[in-house]
Amino acid sequence: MSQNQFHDHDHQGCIASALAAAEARCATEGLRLTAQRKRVLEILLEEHRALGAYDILARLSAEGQNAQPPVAYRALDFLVSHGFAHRIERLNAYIACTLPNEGAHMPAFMICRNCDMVAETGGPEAELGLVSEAKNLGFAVERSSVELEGLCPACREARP
Amino acid sequence: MSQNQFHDHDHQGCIASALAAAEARCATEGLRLTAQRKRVLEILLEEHRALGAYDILARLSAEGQNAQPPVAYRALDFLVSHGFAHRIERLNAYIACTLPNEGAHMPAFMICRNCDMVAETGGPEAELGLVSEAKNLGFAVERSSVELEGLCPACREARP
DNA sequence: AGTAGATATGTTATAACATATCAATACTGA
DNA sequence: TCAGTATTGATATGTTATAACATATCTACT
Repeated sequence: MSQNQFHDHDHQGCIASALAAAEARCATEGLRLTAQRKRVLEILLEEHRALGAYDILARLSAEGQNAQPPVAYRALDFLVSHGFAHRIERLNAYIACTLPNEGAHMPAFMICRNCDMVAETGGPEAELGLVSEAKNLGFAVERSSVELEGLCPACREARP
Repeated sequence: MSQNQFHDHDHQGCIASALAAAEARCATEGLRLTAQRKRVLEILLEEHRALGAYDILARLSAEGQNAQPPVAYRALDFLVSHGFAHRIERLNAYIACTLPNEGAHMPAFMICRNCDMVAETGGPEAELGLVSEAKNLGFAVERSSVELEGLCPACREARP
């Protein structure tokens, strides 16, 4: 996976390869993908929707773990800070990165307001334009959040 | 005002003209810029930083009004939905629009992580690229949120 | 193996942000 | 003026996030 998440794809393979990529990168970079962190990443990978921290807590609790909020937030902090997941600001929620091999990048998200699906793009030239514009104003960009809200292809067809 | 908020400018005039623009547009469009809404807009205009809803409530309370959360959120909803203010998703906070004459637009924000200043740009060609890219994927963009976090010119100089 | 230091987890409490609901009042147009 | 709509007042509650502190686990070094 890596192209258009709006279309059908091999989701099991998508999960497996993302997990493998995370494990590989943690190994080479000396990061600790502990059981909790891995489990939270797996939960995120199960969907191409963003999950709230309390959604994740609910799943952990359903699995018998008496998980309190910091458990989810710590795992999410780890995943986000190392680029394995992203925070969707508009939804106060989190989603697995679909481009984990690229390390740090400037993602852009398309969020369907009807079905809550979230698709990630590499966020290419367009954002470079933004960054260079900021640079001209003397502003040093460190992180970016680009989120587009609208209707995904499937929902557009469903309600024309 | 309308260009570079990182630089000094006539802030009183900036407030006055933004207020006048809002009143004018409400008049022509039949919107009701009530006392509460106007007061909240004034509070937002006093700074080029984003204020949380509870910051606004605190100011209203300091003025003797027994303001409860819905008071702020209702006024903010009005201001945001008509383009007089924007929500900064990254901060869960709100800021007056500096380009109120343009009606609906696709703003981009630069947020200084050190001093919390927020500067708005028209969000130009760069974003058109993103939108057309989304369109190619069959995604219909309705709203956008583009936020860049980093260091503003003043803070860059202060800590080199 | 034994221990110190760093990293991660468990747990409780609370801060910060946001909305639902319903009653009361004010504005607008026929 | 009256009916209908929009706004405000007020209370309660829902949702997201972090502070604070104790404990456990891992890692590297002796």
